[in-house]
Formats: sequence, structure tokens, C-alpha cells
Amino acid sequence: MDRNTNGIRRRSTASVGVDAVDRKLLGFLAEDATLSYAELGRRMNLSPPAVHERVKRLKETGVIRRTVAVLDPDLVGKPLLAIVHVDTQGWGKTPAMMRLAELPEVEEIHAVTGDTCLILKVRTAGPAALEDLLAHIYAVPGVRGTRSYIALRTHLERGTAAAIGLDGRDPVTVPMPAQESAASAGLTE
Amino acid sequence: MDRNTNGIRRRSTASVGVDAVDRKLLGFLAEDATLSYAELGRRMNLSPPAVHERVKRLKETGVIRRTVAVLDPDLVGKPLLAIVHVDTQGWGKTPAMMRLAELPEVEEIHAVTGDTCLILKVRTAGPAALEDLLAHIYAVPGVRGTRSYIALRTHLERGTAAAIGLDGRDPVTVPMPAQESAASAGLTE
DNA sequence: ACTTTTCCCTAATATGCTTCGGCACGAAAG
DNA sequence: CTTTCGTGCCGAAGCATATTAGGGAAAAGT
Repeated sequence: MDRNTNGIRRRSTASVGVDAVDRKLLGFLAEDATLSYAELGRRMNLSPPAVHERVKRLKETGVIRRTVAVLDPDLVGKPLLAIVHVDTQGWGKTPAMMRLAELPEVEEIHAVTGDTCLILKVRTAGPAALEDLLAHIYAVPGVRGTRSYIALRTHLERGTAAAIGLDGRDPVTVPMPAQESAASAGLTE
Repeated sequence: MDRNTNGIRRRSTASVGVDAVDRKLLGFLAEDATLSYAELGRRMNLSPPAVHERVKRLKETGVIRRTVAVLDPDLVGKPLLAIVHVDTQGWGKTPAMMRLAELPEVEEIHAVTGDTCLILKVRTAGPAALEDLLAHIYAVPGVRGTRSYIALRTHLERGTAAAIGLDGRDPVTVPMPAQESAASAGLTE
């Protein structure tokens, strides 16, 4: 219901109305949602009520989906991160996916293009737990095979935040250096 | 009903210590960090100050890394999600990685085992923007090639939250991960 | 048995959120 | 050019909430 079931948005590209001030605000909130409205107002030359009004609107329109606490995977007992490619029979759809989504260790499930069908992001207590998890995955009907990539180190992990113009960077349009030469050089598959 | 208030299990070792109550609390906060201490206390039969005390400790010990607003990728102009495998020359190390981390569209960078070196999670405004981004990636010294998996649909995307015993599910056999410098052992932003 | 530590509670204070009415600016209509 | 309407902001007030302080009960350690 809250979904944009209309399908087509009237406004230009993405926008239920997100102006530059909103983007800056979102940038701050996506990095630290505990900032007070007073502090936010100070940072962008606005009064607390004005900030409150914008945040309220952004939540209602769904731009801000929710506010969550980010936990340290190591400290909560899930030090092992793995990306798992899953090959399925046919185009999986939901029955199998639902099963996978029920596993607590599975954080993300994406249906993708390429030489695999599903990409999972999972966190387990260790290699043994990962093996158990893979056993569960294989037990799901329709699963033909998996290919796991174990993360040795995470160099970066942030929200959609940075994509916004937090630090004044232009958001939507990437700088782009030499798009034609480099792009056509060798990425076509 | 009031049994929870007393007889809490002793904290195993002098480590960072995350007991059952903490895990339940973390489960709630990882799903909605805007819940008031009163509400949290009500849900787990604790007084607001008691909850406050625990949350404060969890933040200080680094279990709760930060609190952030989760944005809708579509509504902020980044509807295209892609997983990009990057092959590098030698074992990349940081100079190249630093360059990649500077790109706003890049959300995650993991060094992994398997038939590739790095796995990136990126969000762009569209196919063209992804091409531009790939051009940037190829421009980084040491990058030999990439393989992109475009997400057609995201079936699940949640935090580490679910891995905790929020809904009473037994996480796996875990806890008691680190013993001493666990807080500093984690990824330092 | 006694001490210490841990964890919680009630009560009180302070801080920040949230609402309300009014004003200024810009756009569309007359 | 003037009027009207809509939007977005501000300052002040009321109120919910976070936060601190003091004290007590139970378990762990001596």
C-alpha cells in the first residue's frame, strides 16, 4: 500500500520531491541518525522545526525507510561473511526463496543477471556454520549448486548514504573521466 | 512474568559480554532504532533506565556501531544495484582500494577467496551510470577486469539483526566470540 | 558468614521533540 | 501590475522522553 503502485512517477526522475537540502539532510541522517534536530539545523542553517518537518515528510514519503542500529558482526558472533552464488532450476521464484529468507544467517537475496541466478550475502559464526548453512541451502528444492566467496576482509561497508550529496559531491551524475574510450575498451562481454 | 528482572545469567567471562537480554534488545534496535526506552522496557519487562544502561554499554563496547537512517534507493536516484567482481593484479592492497572507496556509488568492498579478488556492491542511477562507474573502476591501476551481476530484484535485505535471537530463534551456536580487545578487533570504519 | 559485584528499580531533573500560529517569498491567476 | 494562493520557514510553548542519582536485592567471590 505504501508502495508506489502507481508505477509511473509524475515528477522527473526519482522524486517525491527531494531537493538539495533534503539530500544533504539525508546524507547526515544516513551516517548518524542520532543527531538532534538542533544539531542538524545548525549544520544546514535551519531551525529545528524546519528540519523536523522535512524529516517527517521524508519518512512519510518513504525516502527514509527506517532507522536502525548497525551491529558489529564480530561482536554478535557472526564473524564470517560470505557471498554465495546460487544456481537454481528454472527461474526460482518464491517458494524456494521464502525458504532461504527464513534462514537467519542470510542477510540479502538478490536475483541477478549473469552466470548465476541468485546472490546471497550471509554471515555465520565460522566455517563449520557456513557448511551447515550451505547444507540448508542445498536442501531447498530447485537449488542446483552454489559457489561461495568468503570475505577475508571488508574494506568498505556503508549505506546508500554516500551516494547522496553529503559532502557537496554531485549525486546523480558521476564525474566521469573518459567514458567512451575506457568503457568500450574491454567491458563488453 | 516478572521473572526476567531477576536471575539474569551471569556474564560469561569478563569479555565484552552480550547476554540473552542484550541480544533481544539488539534485535529490536536493529529493526527500529526509534523505539523509546519506555517501549523497549515494556517489551522485555525492564524499566527505561535499565534499558538505557544496557544500550549505553553496548554502544561503548562497540557492539552497536552506529545508528543510521536506511534510505530507499529508488527514491534517492539509485535504482540500479549491481554486484561487481573485480580481478586485480597481485593482491590489490590499499592504494587501488582507496580509489574505489572514494566512488560514491560503491557501497561495499570485500576482499574474497575464490575465482575473483574483490567483490563490490554498487548502486547507480541506471545502466549508463553503471558503465561510467565501470570506466572509473577500470581506470584504477591494478584492475585487470570486472564481471557485473545486475540485480533484477532484491528479495531480502536486512541488517545483522536477524542473526540475533530476536524472534526466539536460536542463532546457531555462538556467542562468546571475542575475549579481550574484541572491540578494537572489528573493522575500524 | 561476610564482602563485593552486578543489575535493577523508583524518583527527579534536564533535554530535546513536537505542535501551533504567523510571516515572507514566489508562482499562478486576475 | 496587483491579488491570491501555496509553500516553507521561524519563534515560542507544551509535553514526552532521555538521562542522572540514590538505593536495594540477589548472586558471586572470599
